Amino acid sequence: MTANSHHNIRQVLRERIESGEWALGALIPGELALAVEYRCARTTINRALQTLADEGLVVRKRKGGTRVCQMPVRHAKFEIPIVREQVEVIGSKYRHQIMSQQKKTPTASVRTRLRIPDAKKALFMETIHLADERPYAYEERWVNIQAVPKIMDAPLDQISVNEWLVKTVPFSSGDVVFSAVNADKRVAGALESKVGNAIFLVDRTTWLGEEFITTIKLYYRDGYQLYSQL
Amino acid sequence: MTANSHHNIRQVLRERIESGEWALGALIPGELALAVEYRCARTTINRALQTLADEGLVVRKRKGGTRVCQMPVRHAKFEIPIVREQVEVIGSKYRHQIMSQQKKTPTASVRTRLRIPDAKKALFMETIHLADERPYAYEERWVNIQAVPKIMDAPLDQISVNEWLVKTVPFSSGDVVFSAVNADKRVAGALESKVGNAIFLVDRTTWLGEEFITTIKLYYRDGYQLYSQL
DNA sequence: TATTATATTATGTATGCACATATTATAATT
DNA sequence: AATTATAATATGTGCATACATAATATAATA
Repeated sequence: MTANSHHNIRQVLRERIESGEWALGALIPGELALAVEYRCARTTINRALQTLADEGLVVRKRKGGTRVCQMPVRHAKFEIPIVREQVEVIGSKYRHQIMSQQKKTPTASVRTRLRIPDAKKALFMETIHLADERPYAYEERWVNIQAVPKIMDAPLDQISVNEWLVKTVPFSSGDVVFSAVNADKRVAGALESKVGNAIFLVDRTTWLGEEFITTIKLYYRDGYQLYSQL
Repeated sequence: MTANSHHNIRQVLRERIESGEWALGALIPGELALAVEYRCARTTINRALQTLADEGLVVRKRKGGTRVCQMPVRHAKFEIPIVREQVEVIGSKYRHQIMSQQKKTPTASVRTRLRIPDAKKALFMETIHLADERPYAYEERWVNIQAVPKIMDAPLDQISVNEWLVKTVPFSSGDVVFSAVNADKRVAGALESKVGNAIFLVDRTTWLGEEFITTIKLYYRDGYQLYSQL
């Protein structure tokens, strides 16, 4: 790493912005000027500024120059969690248990949401994820067998569906919905919680191209918190 | 945009990965080989691959080469929401109402969490955010007056604290915790909900460098869902 | 055999240059 | 004055080159 790596320049520029030296929305010096100031090539400055633009710290326009973002957007990022890893991170022993597993015809609402033809059956599974033998999360899942026929042969007692899918059908797109729900009898029972308790629910659906892969509802145990840095 | 822009190359490479041409964890051709194949400079390939690495699609190691990520991590991103915008996006009319506003000494737990000296007071506020005159979110907030003295002069009846802070003290870092809680009497009252209902809670603290700026608890009305693409 | 030095290799980075492109400012035209 | 052409400018991009750096493979040594 040379003294003038674009990393260093980027960091210095970031600090000049964050310190308020350049106000919100203000125009900052052009690439050429900065290149002179830092005694480096314009390319290096360009690289640094482009990264800052990717991060949402500055906005760049041809001829218009580079200005500090008016309202820099901070993002909270979450990874698709593999429950096993979540459990192991908190230092607990992970185990999962399949409560039910059957091919059946999804309800109408699930079918339309997942664009599954009426006649087709899908795989429905209920799984309990345990941390130190205590319920950590309760999972309801539909899997599109047409899209992932191999799942019928997967050793789902050893590796959780979650993990098997992530490692087998990667690069899928999807959406996540977080919400809070009151535990009903079924969920409360599965989580050894009480009916009515506030449960953190993650509802996730993933696609491979246009094809539906899986949809899952994850009910976390009482007091679960999803943490993220900004 | 030339035919061989790193954007194009990146996209093509992405597709080769996502199509499964290169399996999970597999080594992909070196930069030089790809440069020959695509008839472009190694620099261009390098640029494309570095971006893919940033995205978490490949892992690169000097001498080791570039391999497809074993378990490509998809991220869910959330912006720090300005409640007004959340409300306006769903097509409702936004209004906020300050329920209380006072300087007072934070409780011990808040003080230690926020690293505020014992003697110092902070600004405590309760705000209701309304969508079409119905409660949308209930906000409890502590603001560090030492860090943001100007807040005492801000027109907080016109612009919400949230928005004023975001636009005045930008570039802060912070953390967010999402969880589900049962509404107590106070929260239920504020949201015109019922005691015990599951409430989606966002707990956010922001810092400017080492200095505490603000901490906020946002209780969203029943049925609120936080949505994100993967 | 085990350890250490050396060479090899793929990626990482900086630079100078040329040209592309979008946007703004200015001049020319109607 | 309004419209249209033209020039100026800041960023965007590609390329060839050179060297840096980390990790590995190979050879030399104890």
